[in-house]
Amino acid sequence: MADKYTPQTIEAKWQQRWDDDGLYRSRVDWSRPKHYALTMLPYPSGDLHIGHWFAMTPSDARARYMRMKGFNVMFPMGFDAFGLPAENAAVQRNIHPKTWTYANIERMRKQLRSMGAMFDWTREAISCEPSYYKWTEWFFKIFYENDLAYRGEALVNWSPTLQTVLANEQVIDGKDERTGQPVVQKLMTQWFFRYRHYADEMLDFSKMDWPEPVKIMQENWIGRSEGARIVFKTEAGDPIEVFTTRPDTVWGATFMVLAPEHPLVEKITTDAQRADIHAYVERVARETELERTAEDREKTGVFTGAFAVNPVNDARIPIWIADYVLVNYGTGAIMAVPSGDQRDFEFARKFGLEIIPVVQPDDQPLLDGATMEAAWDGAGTMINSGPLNGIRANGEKGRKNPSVDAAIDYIEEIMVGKEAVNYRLRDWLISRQRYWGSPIPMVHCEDGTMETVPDDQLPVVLPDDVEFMPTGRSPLTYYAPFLNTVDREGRPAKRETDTMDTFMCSSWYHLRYLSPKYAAAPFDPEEAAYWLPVDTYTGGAEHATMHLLYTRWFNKAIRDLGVFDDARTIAAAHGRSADGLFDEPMMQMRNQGQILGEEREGDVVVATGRADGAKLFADYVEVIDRDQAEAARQQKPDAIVGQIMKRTENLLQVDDGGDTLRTIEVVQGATVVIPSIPGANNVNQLRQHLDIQRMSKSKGNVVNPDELVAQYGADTVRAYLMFGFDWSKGGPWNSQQISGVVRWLNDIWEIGTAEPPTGAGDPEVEREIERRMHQTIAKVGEGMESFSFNTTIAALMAFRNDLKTAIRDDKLSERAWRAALHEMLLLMAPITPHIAEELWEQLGFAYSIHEQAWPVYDADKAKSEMTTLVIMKNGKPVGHVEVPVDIEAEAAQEAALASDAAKRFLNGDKPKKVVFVPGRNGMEPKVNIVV
RNA sequence: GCCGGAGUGGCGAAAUGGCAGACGCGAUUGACUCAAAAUCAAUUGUCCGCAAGGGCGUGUGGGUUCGACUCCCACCUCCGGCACCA
Repeated sequence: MADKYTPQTIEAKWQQRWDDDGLYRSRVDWSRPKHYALTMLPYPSGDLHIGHWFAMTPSDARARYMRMKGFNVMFPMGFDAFGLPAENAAVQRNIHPKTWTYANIERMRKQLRSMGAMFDWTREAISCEPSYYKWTEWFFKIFYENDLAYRGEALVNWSPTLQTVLANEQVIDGKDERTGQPVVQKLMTQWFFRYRHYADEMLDFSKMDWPEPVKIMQENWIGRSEGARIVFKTEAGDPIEVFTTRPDTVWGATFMVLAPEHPLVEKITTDAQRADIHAYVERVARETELERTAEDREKTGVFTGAFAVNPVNDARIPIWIADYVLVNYGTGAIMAVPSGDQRDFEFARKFGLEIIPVVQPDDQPLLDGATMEAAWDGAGTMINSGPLNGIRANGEKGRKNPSVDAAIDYIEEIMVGKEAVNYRLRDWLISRQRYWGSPIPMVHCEDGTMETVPDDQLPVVLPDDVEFMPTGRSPLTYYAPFLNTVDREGRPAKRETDTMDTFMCSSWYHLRYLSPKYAAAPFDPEEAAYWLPVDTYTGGAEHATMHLLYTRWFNKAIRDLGVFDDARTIAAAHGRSADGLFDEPMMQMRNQGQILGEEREGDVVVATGRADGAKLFADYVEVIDRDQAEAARQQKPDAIVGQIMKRTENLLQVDDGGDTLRTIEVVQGATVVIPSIPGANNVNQLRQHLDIQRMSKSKGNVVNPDELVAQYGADTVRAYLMFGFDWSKGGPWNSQQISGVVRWLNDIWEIGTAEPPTGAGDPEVEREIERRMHQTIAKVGEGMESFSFNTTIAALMAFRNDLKTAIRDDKLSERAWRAALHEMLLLMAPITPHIAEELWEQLGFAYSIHEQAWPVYDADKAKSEMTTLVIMKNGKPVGHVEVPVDIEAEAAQEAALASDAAKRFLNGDKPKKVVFVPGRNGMEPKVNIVV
């Protein structure tokens, strides 16, 4: 009898062996095709969780598959190590962010190794290492020197109490989550990158194999719109520029709206309106952008008292401010056309402003501004619009619309505006008023000018010996040894204290992986010439617009600054066309879903004590069986009996079957009885109900992969994650269903370690196994190509079933048995690398299975001679007949009409129509009889 | 609110417009066992029926088609993102 399958032993053994042999060391080899597989790098938050496994192990399986397909594969890993949580740890637990981060990295490295993934650890990159952020700073510098970085103003979440800028996640309902004090929006001078500079190029996805939804979301995020900029003037002569996609409706502009933060507001406001305007501006400062732009909200706004002149008809129109106009979109001001824009319409109705219809819809009574019920933005004919009257408005965007076309020509002719393109996309705000990020290599001189830090002084290093104040304010702003420096002339100067957005670090980490120790440049051009671009990038769809757009922008910016020039030359020297090679960072992109926490029932308790109103002060709480609840209710009518839906310390929210939850406070020294937990019990052991939701430590629903690996082994955990979910979707964790995968691998182990069969074999069964083998090769290959890991494993399990039956019935010769195992282990190798390697060795095949070629699919061997012809009545299956696989239409229709099933419902009548569907791609042929 | 996605047995899920539910979990019955676990065999969408067979079934309502989980329109619910969480 063979040994039992003990993954813990064999996995440790092979991981060590692969490591010793450098099996996954990826090296430039121009004689072989390359494949750069990349999975989003983790933030070192503490422990690896099951979500990391779900993201990484299928990506690893895919990378291993590509390797067996003959590619030279690079699959690196690293850490996105700057960020807010490290600073929170510093403030809350008095641990230095660096200490906290590196301790986490150390722990996570070990956990990552237990996956048995083919990570090439010699390429590990960590974004908070000075050798890494030196180049993050260097990139900032070249952006600055080439006018891609500039200083501008942007709103921040300002806590007047803490005198600190807060992250969006630290602000809840307009208040600081820690102190509960109000937070206001405040303008601050900060650093930006010219994100819009590449807006048009980023709209071109023609070279990329990316998910359609991601492309659509990026398109919408960039939000390109064509129209015109038109300059209105106040009565005092101050110009107010607006952007509009509908310059044809300018005759219908009956008022203007400025963003409350618009610089002109203070100047034009009349004394009579000043108090109202100030109050409104202050109120808007407390609103989030999401609130401001929500279209279902009641419109608010205040009249400034000032008037503007409509440049096309000299109409005197009032200027208002309102929160639905954003200072950072367009020009921060709009011409309001209430007859054509629903938001303007609602605003006009609420404040009694004039409405002039300018587009008359077809076949409808003439619109009247006084009685219109909604704005009309569809097609029609121009009215009330001077020279545009009678022109068609066809509802299309830009110049394709005759009325827009004519309007642009007209306003350009009379010189009040110009054709223009606007983007929803805003420039990239990279400033963070924080400590734990890459410093910005700029110096503020005494005379108010700025200069860059010279290259030979990079990186500007984050000081270690700083103290953190409980306010969360960045120590860089008050730590003198960092703050005080000199400029290039040696005069006293101050360092820039903002640090960079961590998206900056993650925009180029795939380049640092190429050569993490390279000192002369951000990456070794030889490595870049060979490995770039990334061939397959995998990660969560939650990064669709932000990270993925930033990294595309970054790539284009550094390409234009010549950063890839050396790599381009080297690629060309190796006969590789460099045309467009560096235009996009990642050619193929695929998303995985999220693993959510498992649903769990809470304990059912019987609680007795002193009732006080609706609340119960319990001195006795006992956990009982779920099905005993009814009996307990009858036995103890004074008690609260029900499931614990929520527990916060000693406060329980219990569902007793009534409409609302009951609150129970378990008093100090109360008796708590939990039969399933031996010994004395306390209130903290009571389990609350858990919904299906994202895993987080505070919810207590985190699944720890370490425990699963210790119990089942890495191969089983890998295979379960790939088998149990649709990878692109994810879903709630289920701890029960893993047993199917456990059984699968136990079966494989038993088959692989059994004594070879001694029988002569049954040629028919052996042929059938060969057929199934090749069908499996096809399915596994297709699954790997399309990231459908669950169907891949389903096919392997189905083959296991066939193989098991054949072996049980003693129908296989030793030769057929070995051939089947040989191919099957190769197909399993990417998914379950350890058990495949172990059995491969035990069967006497040459080390390493991971260096073998992928099995070749043979269509002839996969083919069967006979197949089932499905007979349908009006599209519903009613019977079958056996026919040759390559049956032609005529023969199939004849066979179908002659079948018992057809005779039964036809009753000798003639069918209305007969449709033959030939069998394709392993599907049965069908004949549909229409009656 | 806006943008994107999803909704299929008791559960995880599968299905280039062509037999809905492959592959698993669970459950039920039987075998082995003193017994349990493990394992093995069989059944398992649902309703009617002893059966043969038939009706109904992919969130809801409509449509296109010989044929719709799949395509189109409207709606409902849930999930992701919304620019300082990463």
